Amino acid sequence: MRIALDPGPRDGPVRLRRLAEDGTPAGPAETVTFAEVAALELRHAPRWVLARQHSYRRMLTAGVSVGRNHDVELVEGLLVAADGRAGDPHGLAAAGARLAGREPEPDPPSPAETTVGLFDTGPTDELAAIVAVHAAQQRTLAAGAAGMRLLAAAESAGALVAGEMHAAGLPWRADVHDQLLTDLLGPRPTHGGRPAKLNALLEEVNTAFGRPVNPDSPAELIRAFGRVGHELGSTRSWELRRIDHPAVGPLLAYKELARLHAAHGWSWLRTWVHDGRFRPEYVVGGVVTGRWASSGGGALQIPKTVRAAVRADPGWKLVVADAAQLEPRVLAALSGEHGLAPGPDDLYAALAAREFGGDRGKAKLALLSAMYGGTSGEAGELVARLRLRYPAAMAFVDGAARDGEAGRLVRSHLGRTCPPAGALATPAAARARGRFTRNFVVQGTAAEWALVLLAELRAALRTAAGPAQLVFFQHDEVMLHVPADAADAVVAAVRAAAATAGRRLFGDTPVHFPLTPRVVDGYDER
DNA sequence: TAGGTCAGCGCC
DNA sequence: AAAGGGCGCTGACCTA
Repeated sequence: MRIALDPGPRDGPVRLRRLAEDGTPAGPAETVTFAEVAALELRHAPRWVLARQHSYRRMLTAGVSVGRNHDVELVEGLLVAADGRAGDPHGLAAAGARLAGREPEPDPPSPAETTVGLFDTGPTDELAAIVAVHAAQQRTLAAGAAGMRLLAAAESAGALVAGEMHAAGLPWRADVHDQLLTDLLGPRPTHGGRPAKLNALLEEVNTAFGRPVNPDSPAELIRAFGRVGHELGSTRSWELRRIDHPAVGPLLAYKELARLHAAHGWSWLRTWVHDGRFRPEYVVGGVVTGRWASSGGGALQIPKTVRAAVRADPGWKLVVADAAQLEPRVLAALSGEHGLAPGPDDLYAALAAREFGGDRGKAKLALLSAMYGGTSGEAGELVARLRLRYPAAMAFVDGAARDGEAGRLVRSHLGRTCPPAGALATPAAARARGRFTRNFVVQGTAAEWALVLLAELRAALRTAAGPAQLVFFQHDEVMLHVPADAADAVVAAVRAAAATAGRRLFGDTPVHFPLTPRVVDGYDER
């Protein structure tokens, strides 16, 4: 059973309509309470057809969680892209307009970033639009490949996970974070000034140059180094490191700490951590490859230095699990080059032992360059050796690159489709698109694996009915916050979900997708 | 003052 | 040593 649901504006009516599996209405539109929605979930466990990610946020706020959904706007994005029109509007209004033969208008800003008042006056018959667009999507999905149906379901489930992770929040100890900042930067400056440690390093830089220099200004730094006989192309740290000058040491230390202070310092802490939780906004499918994006607080770029602040509540544990070398394993499965990923052990080390004289660094560089399109220096030579030894794997990514250079579309394993080519006026532009499509097929499929993993894991956790919560997801890594006595069961669930995800995508492939869960108190612990 | 782009760097 | 894919965020710098 499916039920289309419009949770409505805040304090407004909740409307729903029962649907057949193909999306045709199976009853009249009804106005209900959230309590009635919860009762329907309990009795029928239907697939709820919702307009967008934010609809579920409203339901969670009202205390309703559900098992399954179909996210109309996310699915529309997949279908529009599959048509070679990625980037076209795919909001509910635009989808409805296309269905009615009208020219779609640009999508409105996401509800999360819109003031409440603006949306309270929203569309008059949102529910009718949900029903109509969903029915059209079901027709398209039914006529297409099974992969897209799985992708639509997994992408939709992602919206549920994202909403629940936002609601749960990542456990974040402000006191630990503050202590860590104090240790590295000195005491918190009182009126927005520069921390003591940064002032001291700045002083050292100025002394080394014999004059005041603003280390935050690349142009000024390049001039300062020029005056002392070092011509720089940029002030990137790897370039600075090659220079022999007394300013370099304190400057590099300054840059590192200044970044910590600016991006994840006390200001970040005050803005993003409340009541012991960091609640980022996850944007499902926010990246063209299908990876998630995030907005607010930089959730997907939490530096290793502050991860100690992520700590389980007393009596609870963190279960942190990341997929080992996910992308090369995905390439092995995609291309049928199973010898590239013969077992669950360290793939780079195994490859190094077979091909690169035990040099793991070389093996890793070779594989990453193969997937990213790297050609320069040593990388080119290493990739050439891979091409001889693993022709099917290399032919797969080379084919994707050729398609991209020629302006064609490429698709992930389940069918996520890359954006159409813009003007490929120059050979350089064509090569750039080739590097993009070369990576798209691998990164996009890896994102699908992770999405299916999340969906499977979430389903397992709901069945177990414990209080364990998914609290973080970062491309190929998941974190759960669990009661200590449930940790072992959750570890088993994570392992099972990883195995299931591999089978759902690739059937009985011999390629392993090992996920190595660790039970810890702090995110910084190995 | 408000908005854009760029350089640089954090993450995968 | 340092170049190949995808992001978000910050301060500097420039323009309106």
